Amino acid sequence: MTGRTSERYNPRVEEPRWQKAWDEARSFVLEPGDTREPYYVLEMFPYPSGRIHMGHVRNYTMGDVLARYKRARGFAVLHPMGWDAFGLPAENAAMQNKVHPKSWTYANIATMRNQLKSIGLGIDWTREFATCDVEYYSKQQKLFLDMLREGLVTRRQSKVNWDPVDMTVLANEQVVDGRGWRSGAVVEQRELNQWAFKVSDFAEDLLDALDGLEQWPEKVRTMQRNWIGKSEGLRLLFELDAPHGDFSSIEVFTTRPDTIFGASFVAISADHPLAKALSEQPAVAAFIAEAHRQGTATETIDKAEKLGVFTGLHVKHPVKPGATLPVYVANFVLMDYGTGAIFGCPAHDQRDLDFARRYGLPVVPVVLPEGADPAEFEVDAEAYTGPGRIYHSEFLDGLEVETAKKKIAGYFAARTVDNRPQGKVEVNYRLRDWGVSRQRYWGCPIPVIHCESCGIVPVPDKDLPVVLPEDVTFDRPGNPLDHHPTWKHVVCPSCGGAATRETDTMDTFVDSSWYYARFTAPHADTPTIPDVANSWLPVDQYIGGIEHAILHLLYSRFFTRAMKKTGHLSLDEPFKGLFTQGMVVHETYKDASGEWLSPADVTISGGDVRTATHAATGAPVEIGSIEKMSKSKKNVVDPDEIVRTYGADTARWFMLSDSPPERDVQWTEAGIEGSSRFLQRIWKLVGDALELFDVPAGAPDMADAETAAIRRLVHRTVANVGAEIEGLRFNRAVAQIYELSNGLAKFIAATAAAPTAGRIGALHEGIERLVQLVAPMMPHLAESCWAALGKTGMVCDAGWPEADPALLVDASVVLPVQVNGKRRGEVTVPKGSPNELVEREALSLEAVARMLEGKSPRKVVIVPDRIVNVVV
RNA sequence: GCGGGCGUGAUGGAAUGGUAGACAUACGGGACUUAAAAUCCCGAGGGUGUACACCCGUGUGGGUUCGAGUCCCACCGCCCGCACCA
Repeated sequence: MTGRTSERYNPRVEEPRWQKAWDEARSFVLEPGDTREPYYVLEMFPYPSGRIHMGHVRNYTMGDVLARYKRARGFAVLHPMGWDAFGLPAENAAMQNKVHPKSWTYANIATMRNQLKSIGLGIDWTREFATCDVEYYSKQQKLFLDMLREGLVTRRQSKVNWDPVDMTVLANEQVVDGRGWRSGAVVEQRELNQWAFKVSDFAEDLLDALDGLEQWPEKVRTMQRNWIGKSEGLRLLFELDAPHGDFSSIEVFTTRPDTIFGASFVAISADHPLAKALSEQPAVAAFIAEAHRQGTATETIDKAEKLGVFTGLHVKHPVKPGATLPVYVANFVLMDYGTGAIFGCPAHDQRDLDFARRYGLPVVPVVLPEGADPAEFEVDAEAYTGPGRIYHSEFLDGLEVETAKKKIAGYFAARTVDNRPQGKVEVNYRLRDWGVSRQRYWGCPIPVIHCESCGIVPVPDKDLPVVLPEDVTFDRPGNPLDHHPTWKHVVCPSCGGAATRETDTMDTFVDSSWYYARFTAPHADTPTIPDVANSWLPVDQYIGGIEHAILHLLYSRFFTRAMKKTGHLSLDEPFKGLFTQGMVVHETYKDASGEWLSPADVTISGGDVRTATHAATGAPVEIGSIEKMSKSKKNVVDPDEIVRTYGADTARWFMLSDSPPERDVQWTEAGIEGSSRFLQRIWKLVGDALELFDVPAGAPDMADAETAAIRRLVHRTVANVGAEIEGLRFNRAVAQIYELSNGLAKFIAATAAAPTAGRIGALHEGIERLVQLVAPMMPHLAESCWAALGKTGMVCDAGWPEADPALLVDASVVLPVQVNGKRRGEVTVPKGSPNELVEREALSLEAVARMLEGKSPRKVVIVPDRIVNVVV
């Protein structure tokens, strides 16, 4: 039975109807025993902050289009959804609104789940979980204990970044320009006992494996490479000419041991143990204090001058017998990289040069650039860091830099200082171990117990989970778990004596480092079912924001390796394909007093110069810059409002149109209106076609020019849209669909004027294909159209249409004809015509003859079936 | 400073080294309408010209090529990331 579609399409009725139908048919639920080829699409799961924003809509729409497309292509598509539900905002809400973090979080999840369902995502909701579910975080505790057993977790006294506002420790990655990434407060340094994951154990592998991640953006791979920051160099001992207390030598790290003959000083960090030992000297103590003060205000780092203080100590020059080098404490030497000490070769390092100029130290060039005159070459204001040959360096003279590095490394390896080899080749990484202890309540409890007699005792597996207590209070700063009257007091599992629980919880980045694996067996009693995880992983296509390029992705890569080592899965890389989508941006508006205004309160009038007025008062409004949607600038558009007004399909379509998905998309009223019009246009096309379907369909007659043209367009579009979706080029897929709908509108007009059975047959084909192509993007509309066309079953189960290869190639081709590279005309020739024929046709063009002025061409370049260029 | 990316109509953007501006938005004109909305049709990079047509045009300047938005070099501008990493 076919329905008429003369009414306007009403998403408010149709969308809930199809969402219910998919739900009841369990269309996107993966049942056990599925034999289809697996494909895993995952979008970064949301933090349940309260409401969905447009960025979510864009992110999840992209994933959904791919998931629905792959499903139509016959894959068993895993497309799950969950909640990254631990974290500070819940505690902040608890403090501000006197609501428990748990009820706040689950209420937000309920709201946001409904919002996500309202945009029609093809999600397997049976797999949903939140990281704050006991079922989830208890498995995470199991992972932690397994990793502890494997030596992948350590506990160490370490200096940590302390956020004085959030009263918690921050990872280095969470400190942005010296401030807490969430609170914005200036970060202090504190010494605490911290649990840490030994990410650095995998530094080399995490770096090397980046080369294999071919479906990741180059940008992200580069950022991770830089973050890991590998450098190969030499640890080198400088012997003090006279011991100072316990110190008889200083160990430095250098990547340029080849420049040792140009050394003119040694510098140590203000945090170096020797610096502390020297702080009995007032000048040194003052300098260290000043360095610490500077260290916390790092915004001026590039302007910071290279400052130091002479310690009065000297070291023996390691290759110049009898010579010594002065030892400084310097503000530009970092304690947590290398050994916290360097030797300075001013001629070949800019920082050393700045320092040397300031303190009047010698500048001796020892690397001579190719072609430079050794008698003339000088270093003035700029250090020379390029390649060249070593000179002024005795036994290294004449060697290339790299060769000299090897030779000098061998030289120092063979000598001893303090009964150790003087030099040792070493690889250094910037990558630090990942400190995961957080002094917060709303996180996964770290499952260990502190016992006075037994020390650190892991919670036995049988005692898991360590459940967060619910009766906590937030009326004072610090960790509520620590304040809790009873929770932390336990019996030691080892000796049975009185002991206390660890009250730190895990960094929430731990929660999101393995959730993709949990989705493969979300209800299992173990963290994963390894066989099942291995069959689904890696995630074929992961989609999310560029802001996670380093932290989340690096930690997840570490976690898969750790989970492999602890037997929970057997692969290294979690995400085969990664796509980083752009943000949703919007104009900003300000009234005369400089207050931000919401787009909903602003009326825009068009014309050549757009102007804005306040909707209620008519007062003039200034149209400001285009910014990421944010509450503070009020330039947000509420997805609920859009779904209510236009429907989910319109919002989805707009999110996919126009802008390439990796770039920012600007939300505009005109854009959403345009999408809405297009949705109605498709509905109308289907209705117009239905008007004609009283005429029985016959086999399309390819002799009819209109029929042949539309069929070519239909099949070409089928082929192209599929390819564009595979490549996540949704904006180009959208453009293709626009072209098809324009073509079909014309064909409907032609068919209405002269309906033949053959044309009706071609129209059936064209309209059905259009609906199928639109289905991943506007799934509700497509279902309504499919039903209206009288098709049985749902379009989401109809599979993906195949393009007929015969219709993808034209019998004849139009070749542009250029003269000297400028287009002067065109010739139409049969496809695959011999060059002689093409040349004859091209030269016979009047425009070409005119340009030739009777002469014969110097050359005729013919690219078969592409172009002709006549060179005069 | 180092690394990565980008620069095309009024706007978002298309364009395996091969017809620059697909597709959309905004705009202008027309049809329908009492009117508006919706819908449909037409126009449109800049310039010269009655037309056929021609000239110019992808940030700037060079280069490679039969042919350059695309490749190479230099420069200008914007965006992003990292940033005293020895």
